[in-house]
Amino acid sequence: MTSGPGSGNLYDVTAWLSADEQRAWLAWLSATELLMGSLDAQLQRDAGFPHAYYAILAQLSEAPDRTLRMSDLASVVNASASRLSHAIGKLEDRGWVTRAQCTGDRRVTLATLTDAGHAVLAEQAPGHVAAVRRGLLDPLTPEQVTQLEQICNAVRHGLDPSGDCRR
Amino acid sequence: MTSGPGSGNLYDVTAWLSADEQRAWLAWLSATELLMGSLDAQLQRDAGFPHAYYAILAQLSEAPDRTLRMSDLASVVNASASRLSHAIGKLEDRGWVTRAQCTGDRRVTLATLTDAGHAVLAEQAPGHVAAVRRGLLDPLTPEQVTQLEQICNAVRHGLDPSGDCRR
DNA sequence: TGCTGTTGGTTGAGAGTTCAACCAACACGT
DNA sequence: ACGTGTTGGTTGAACTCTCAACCAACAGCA
Repeated sequence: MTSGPGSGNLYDVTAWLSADEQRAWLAWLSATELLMGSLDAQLQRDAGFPHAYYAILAQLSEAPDRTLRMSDLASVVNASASRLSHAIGKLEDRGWVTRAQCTGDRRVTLATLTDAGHAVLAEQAPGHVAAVRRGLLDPLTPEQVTQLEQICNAVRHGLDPSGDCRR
Repeated sequence: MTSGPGSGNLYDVTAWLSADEQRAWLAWLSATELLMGSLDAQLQRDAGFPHAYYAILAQLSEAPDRTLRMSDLASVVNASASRLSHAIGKLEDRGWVTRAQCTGDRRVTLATLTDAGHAVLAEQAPGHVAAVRRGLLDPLTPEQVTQLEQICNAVRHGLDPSGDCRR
């Protein structure tokens, strides 16, 4: 709390964040990087694709007919239209997803999980869930799990008041 | 808790995570994606580089002589040696960082923040800190800020028991 | 000196993401 | 029918990151 803008401390933002706030922010930053890094590494190693692709497959697997409109899928996995389009292309190449035109609105593309895609997902799910448990849930007390949910929901609501990003 | 592997619910991992745990995990997932996405977007728009580069510049700015060994810098910003090497290359191209050989151990490369680099950082810091405040701290109560720090430290310790990843 | 293993760092290829530009299909007012 | 605007989605280039291979410099020891 000694310095202001221009005299150093430009990430060590003590001048603009309180000590408590700064510790929380830096802890969040490294915790998210470590956790997402470990989950991505686990999936990449065991399954050969990143976590974002797992999320796509998983959301499709739960949808009616294992099918979702591209735009709906994008909002559920919190991806841009472009990112999703590229990703679905790759998943299509591997035979895990198919694209189809919607008969009603011909602008719409429907993505459907294939049986092969579902099989891959079923194969990878246990290992992935175990990694989530080990990395996030196991180190926390039950009260902390509840606190975490509330904290994250507050953050989500602040950044996405419309609640467009379901899940 | 109705279904096991093979019968659906492969991301909606109700079979392997309790309802509380699943809600916390999904909330964490979308909160981190939204927050990091918004911070990256803010920096990309205002500064033309991603958050990872900001972290590098910021850590260098706080180091003695604005200089750090590549390996130390990598651990502080939680980056792989390769990622850091590529990133420093880009920052060097823009004239914000220079590389130098260490006289003692000639394997070691020292990265130094230039005046131009420091100026860019000083320029971008207020906007970035404001984005962190808006996205993470403002939506939380002071108690939640404390809880968040403890939660993230628990997660960090679980994934990085050695504590190599400082910050 | 010579051999071996380890550490610090770089490189290039491949994969994923972002951004901007683009196109087709709807919706609506004229 | 004709414009105009909007929505849903795709594409290609630029950029970042990851992984594996690689190299140079050190350390230890015969």
